[in-house]
Formats: sequence, structure tokens, C-alpha cells
Amino acid sequence: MPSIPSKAQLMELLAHSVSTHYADFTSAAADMGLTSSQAKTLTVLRRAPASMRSLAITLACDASNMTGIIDRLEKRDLVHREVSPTDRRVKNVALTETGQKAIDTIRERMEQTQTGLDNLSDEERAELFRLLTVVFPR
Amino acid sequence: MPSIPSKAQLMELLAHSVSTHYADFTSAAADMGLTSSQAKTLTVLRRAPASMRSLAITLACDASNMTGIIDRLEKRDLVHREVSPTDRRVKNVALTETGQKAIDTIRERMEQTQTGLDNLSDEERAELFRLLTVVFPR
DNA sequence: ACTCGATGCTTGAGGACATCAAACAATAGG
DNA sequence: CCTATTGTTTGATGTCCTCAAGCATCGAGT
Repeated sequence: MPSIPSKAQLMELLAHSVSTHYADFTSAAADMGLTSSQAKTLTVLRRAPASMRSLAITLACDASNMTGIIDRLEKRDLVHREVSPTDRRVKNVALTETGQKAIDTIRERMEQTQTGLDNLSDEERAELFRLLTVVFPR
Repeated sequence: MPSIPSKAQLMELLAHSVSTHYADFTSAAADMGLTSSQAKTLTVLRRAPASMRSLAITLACDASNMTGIIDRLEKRDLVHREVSPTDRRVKNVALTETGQKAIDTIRERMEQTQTGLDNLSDEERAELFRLLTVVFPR
């Protein structure tokens, strides 16, 4: 029977885990010549195209900030803007093929996280999944 | 018996959890007028003073970068530099009382994370602790 | 003691990110 | 229509980040 960690201890471990994961992500992104903000943006777009505004909301930053980030991604053909057919104020941003590949590669290259997860059994992965869902619900 | 999530699903959930925690931290820091880099630095110093170099290593950034971050923290009396008595090249950085309080306050104000953890039973917290230790060993 | 390479920190230049205020176009509702 | 609102961009300012270069100090070897 393991001793029960205090909430503070768990907070600390959580912080450590987050730091490690984040560093892993940032470093994998840097290998592709991308900043973590750029890579985060690609991650959001991986599922579905989004308007500038909704990107800003998802990434919790100012809309004016997104302009620069998307500018730089677009300049490298990782992403492209497209005026919404239903509202001409809106610009929808979508991944290009290149962008899709870039973000997939980054995920594959997160070695620390990958090998960490490999240390879990199937049951443990299921349990971690469940617990994380409770702590960080969508 | 829960179905077993694929590794990709777990990676995704992990990314979501990390984002949420990181946003929580950043927002709590911003409430105190601190950037996340500044708050991260305070976190590292919470345990023990450290030299500029070791801070840079821990935070995975260039040493020249730390100069500016510590400059700004020192200007606000959250931290102070002190020449090492054993090696005059080295500057040891330590939290001031104010800095100690600031980082404690930030931790307390991470409400999303706090309430998330409150949703776990003691056993679940112990299990999450164990699993995270496996995935992200120190 | 003296030189020399290595180490610790800072400075300066240049790019990226973040926030705010302000501008502009387009929409929606009266 | 007129007006308020919304979506995006621009510009200013500060922070972060990386690189190259500089200075001071240390340590080992001669």
C-alpha cells in the first residue's frame, strides 16, 4: 500500500511532469525550426481549420498576436488563410500538407514522453487516461 | 473494465492536460504581474538558491537569457544576486521574502488545477502520483 | 608565478511573442 | 440606412530567446 502523497507533493510532481513534457515538445518543435507557439498553433489546427479569433481564444492570447504567428507560418507554407465564404470579415486558417507532416513529425519526435508512456502497461495507461480526464476535464 | 486508450489518444490527453495546467500557471502568474518565465524561475528558486548558470540549465535556456530575467526580478525585489564566496565569477540568486510569498500565492491561485485534484480520492491521488513518476521520472 | 584554456556572467543585435490602443472592413439589428 | 458590434490587422512597447562577442576569474600545467 503506497503512502498517500500530500496535495502539495502532487502539485509539485505535476509541475515537474508538465515541464518535462513541455520541454520535450519545444525541443521537438525546435528541431523543425518552429517555436513552441507556432507548433502549438499547428496542433490546434490538426483537427480542424479555425478562424483567427477562435485560434486566439483557444491559445489564450490576443487576436493581434495570432496575426504575426500565422504570418510566419504562412510564409513557410505550413498553413494558409482563406476568406470565409459566409462572412467576409473572417479568415479561416488551415494546415497545408507540409504543415500536417510537420506537426506529425513533432509528435513522433517527443522521445522523452514516448518512452515514458512505453513504461506503462495497458491497464496503467487506461488508469492514467481516466485520472487525467478527471483532473483536466475537457 | 475501461477500454484501453491508444498511445495517440493518451498523448493527446496529455497535451491537453499540460496545456490546461500551463495556462492555469501562466494566468496565476499574470495576476501577480509576472510572466511565466519569471514565475518558473521563482519556482526553481523556491527550494534552494542557484547560480545563474545552473538556473539556465534547469530552465533550458541560454545563460544570457537569465541575466535579463533575473535583472527584472531583482528590480522588483523578488530575488537578489550575491557573489559566491568561493568563486567570484559565480553569482548566486536567492528568493527574497517577497519572492517567496509571490510564488506561494501563485501556487494557491492555480484554481483549475487545485479543483481538478480535489476531484480525486486519496487512493486515486496516490495512483496518479505513481503513474506520473513512471512516465516522467526525475 | 605565468600562461592558457575553460568557465561564469554580461552586453548587444535581431527575431519572435505578448499586450494594448487604434484603425479598417464587414455584419447585424434597429 | 445608421449604428453598434465583430474580425482582423497595424503600430508601439516590453519581454523572451538565441547567437556572437566580451570581460573577469579560475585551474592546470609548465
